[in-house]
Amino acid sequence: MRRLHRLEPEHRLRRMHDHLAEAYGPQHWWPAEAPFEVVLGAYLTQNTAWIAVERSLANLRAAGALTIEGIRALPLGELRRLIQPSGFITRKAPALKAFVAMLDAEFGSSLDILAATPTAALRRRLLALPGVGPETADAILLYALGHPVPVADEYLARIAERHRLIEVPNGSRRYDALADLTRRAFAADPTQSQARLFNEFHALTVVVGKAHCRRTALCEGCPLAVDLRFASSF
DNA sequence: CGCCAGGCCGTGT
DNA sequence: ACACGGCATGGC
Repeated sequence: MRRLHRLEPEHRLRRMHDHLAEAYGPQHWWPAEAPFEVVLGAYLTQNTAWIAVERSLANLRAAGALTIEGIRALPLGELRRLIQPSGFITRKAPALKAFVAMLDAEFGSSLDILAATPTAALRRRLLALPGVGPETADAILLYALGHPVPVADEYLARIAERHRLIEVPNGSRRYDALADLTRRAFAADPTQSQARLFNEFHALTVVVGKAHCRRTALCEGCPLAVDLRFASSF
């Protein structure tokens, strides 16, 4: 007879992804957006509701500033005014200027050239920018530049904690522990499809997190509350 | 009204 | 190394 064995955390997380993908369907985050618009969204959505980001992006669109040239040409004060709806303007406006300044100075003002940089070096360069932490760097890498990197967030942390996938550390190791877990969950897939899986998985964690894993509520009716702990084989 | 949002950074211990 | 508060605004 086959002995039941515990599923590794990464296998449980993969099952959660498959379960969520079937239940919620494709999220098509940033499906047909121009890559630079994705970059703008990645900055503007930091600790900010997406509806507010859409208002800022609409302002930028009306000002013809959804492009590298547009952001470069905007006076800082004007940029601050346009992105006001999504908040943190004293941080986000200079941060966007700094991103364009980096493109101009080091990458021929080209996102394609930026994207051609090897993933590890590119991630380090993004992290060195003001206003870019691990999640924004990885969101840009994955959603704007097409690199196969996982994007972690607090929703994934809550899922991992409440479903006891791993012991989630605090502090600086927190993000990397969740990203590593996600990497292991999709390690068996071919590289080019990993990008698609990371893309979809991050969007799904946000959706399920918003619906069921709020800070002040437990997982009532959580779609992840199925028995994922044991299996006869894997 | 209070809580939260697709985080990051400076400061204090 | 980690905890904590500020950053700005708007939706629900």
